[in-house]
Amino acid sequence: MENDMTEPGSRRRVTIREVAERAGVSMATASRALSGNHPVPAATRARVLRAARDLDYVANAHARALVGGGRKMAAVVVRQVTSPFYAQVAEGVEAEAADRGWLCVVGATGGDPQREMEFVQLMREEGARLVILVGGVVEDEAYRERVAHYAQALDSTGARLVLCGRPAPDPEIPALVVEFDNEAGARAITGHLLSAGHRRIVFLGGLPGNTALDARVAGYRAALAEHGLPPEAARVVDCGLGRAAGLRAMGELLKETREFTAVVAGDDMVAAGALRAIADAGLAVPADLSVVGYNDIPLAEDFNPPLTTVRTPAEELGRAAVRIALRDPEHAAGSHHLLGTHIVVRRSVAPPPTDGGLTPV
Amino acid sequence: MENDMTEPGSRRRVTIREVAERAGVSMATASRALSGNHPVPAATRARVLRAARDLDYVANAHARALVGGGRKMAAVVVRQVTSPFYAQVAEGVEAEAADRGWLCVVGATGGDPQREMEFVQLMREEGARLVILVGGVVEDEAYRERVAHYAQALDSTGARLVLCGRPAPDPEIPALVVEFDNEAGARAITGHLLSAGHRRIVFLGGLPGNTALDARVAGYRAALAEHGLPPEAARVVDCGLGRAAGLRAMGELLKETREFTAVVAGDDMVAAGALRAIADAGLAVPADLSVVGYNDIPLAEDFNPPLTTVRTPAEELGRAAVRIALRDPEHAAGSHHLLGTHIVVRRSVAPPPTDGGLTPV
DNA sequence: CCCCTGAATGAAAGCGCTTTAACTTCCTCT
DNA sequence: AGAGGAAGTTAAAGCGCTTTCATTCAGGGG
Repeated sequence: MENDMTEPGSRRRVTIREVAERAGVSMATASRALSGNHPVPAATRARVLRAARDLDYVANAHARALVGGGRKMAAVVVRQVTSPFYAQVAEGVEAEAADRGWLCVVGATGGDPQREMEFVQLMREEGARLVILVGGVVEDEAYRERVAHYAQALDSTGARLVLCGRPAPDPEIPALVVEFDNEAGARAITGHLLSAGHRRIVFLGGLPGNTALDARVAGYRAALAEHGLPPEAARVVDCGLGRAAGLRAMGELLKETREFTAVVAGDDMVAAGALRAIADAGLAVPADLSVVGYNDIPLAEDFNPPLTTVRTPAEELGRAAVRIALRDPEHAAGSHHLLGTHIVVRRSVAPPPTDGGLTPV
Repeated sequence: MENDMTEPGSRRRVTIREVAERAGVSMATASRALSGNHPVPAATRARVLRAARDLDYVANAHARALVGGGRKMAAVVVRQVTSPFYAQVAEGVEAEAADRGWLCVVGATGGDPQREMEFVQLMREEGARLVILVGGVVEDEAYRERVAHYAQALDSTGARLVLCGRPAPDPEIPALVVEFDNEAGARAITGHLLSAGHRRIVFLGGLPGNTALDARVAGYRAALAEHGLPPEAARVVDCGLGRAAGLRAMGELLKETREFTAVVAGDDMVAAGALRAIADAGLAVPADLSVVGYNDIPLAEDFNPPLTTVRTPAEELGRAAVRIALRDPEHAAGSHHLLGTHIVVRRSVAPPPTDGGLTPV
């Protein structure tokens, strides 16, 4: 089971003892010169460094962490790294961690809570000091229990827990949450559509229980209300996220009714699916139908047409997560940070066809 | 400098000694029961496991690695994780590593050799047993030296080096290379265009010195030759990779000449840029111009029109890299593996407009 | 001239774990 | 019945490093 590797790791490594001997000092002095934890006269240090270089000495991070009581390591956990949005968040975390000399490991769960738990456990063993869980979830009982467990478990090993784009089930829990202001973003982009003259707007991609999406739906409804529309004017299709979902739901919706002139998608990927479904139905965007997305993934401007969407600076989210976690240790428990977003106008929105004479406000 | 973290890691962790005491056995027995490295009677094991659970024991991975002489850890190094192709490769590595119970860390270099070196060094300290460098490069002297250095350095710490999509400068070097057969792929997709009747095909996105791109250019030329066209029929624009490069180069090319009916792009991102430049010039794809890409990134089917391209199973590349490295330790040095690709036909290719009467073969 | 202070250094303890070598038992075989 | 194992268990060694504590040596003030 283990023998699929003919131990190449068995080569003996140079230890600090050998460096010390070659430099003619004790291990203690060598250690101090190498790690810089304690001042050492320049001449001595030079001698040690020289010896280390000559011998190609490589410090053993494990020994260091063992005696030093841990190490600077952060972990990001996402559903999948191939999702453009998650990849950007992970990159932000990695970058911010690297800036501080921290090591960063990323874990992909594929959306499986089981793997998520295993990974958290692994990070406990590895001595991670920061675990960042990224991505929206539906907040059910199982989720609450899971997070409560993580928080307790990580706290007991002295690690900090950050929830990115997902809720803390209980303000008492020692976790930090950092996320975008989904409601404000959805309100703004829906307002953009309303300002262009649209009145019958559907929200495609709800996912009841998913706090991020629920917040976007709330923002969408709020915008409608702000423009004096009755609550019945809202129409939300709970098809969930992903290109496939958008493609199917949009296809079905178009078969059922044409009583709408614009759609706000739950995110850019469902917008991608919707765009295709609309094209397949022989309709044009934005001439016949306007559509907007959410997240502004890198390829959104290559959609057909280029997508008007809400820019959520994903990399900044990742950076903020580690920055805040490391800076505000006091506020970590129950602290909640909201990041702002803004609209990126491209070419997927036009005034509605029926009142084409209207000038956009 | 270090004080931006009020040591939450200082909480004392339960050690195996306490577990042993509670279970009424020695540390040795507890260790064996916990790690499974040595058979232990079921009753004893149960007692130990019970004690461990009661105490919420978390093994210290560092101590384990220290005494156990290393640990199962792989590292992938890419330019950036936000590139869809690299993300997929990384995901493949992560998945294959996870399947074997290995930990996987990913590093992003941003294309900076300096950071690449630092990361390799870090991995040596961390005791990684497998380092996978991903992504094409221009093979200059600096590159050769760098790789030779990595190979030697990693070998000295007993780690294996895998080059994914980039060349080993010297067959003697202890590195394994795993990559796609770029020449065959480019030959096939160019052949597809030729079969559709195209004769004046430009290659957009060459990058002299970059071995992957050079191979694609070679495949493109080979396909032309196979179809009886003279060498002068080849036209390659060395604009490099990326959407921006494709956008600019295509724009300029169109201003200069229209003496071509199809373009094969260096990769899908170049194709994305080209598509936009063509649309901006008021031309239609594929009616006026056919274009094909390379890699089949997840969003290629959402381009306008959906892109005909070469599918390079990126995740499989990542998986293969770790599988081969771990399976064929003998052949590791100087071993070279080529992975196959295939064409994905979508809607960006049609017969050339001038000989529209031709039926595609 | 001696004692005190501080800088430079070293010996040794020990981080938490695995593993070797030794030691009991308790059978089984002759 | 006694030798020879096998099986279960443990004490102790040590992985490579940092750090505490002790020691040495210079220099400066009383």
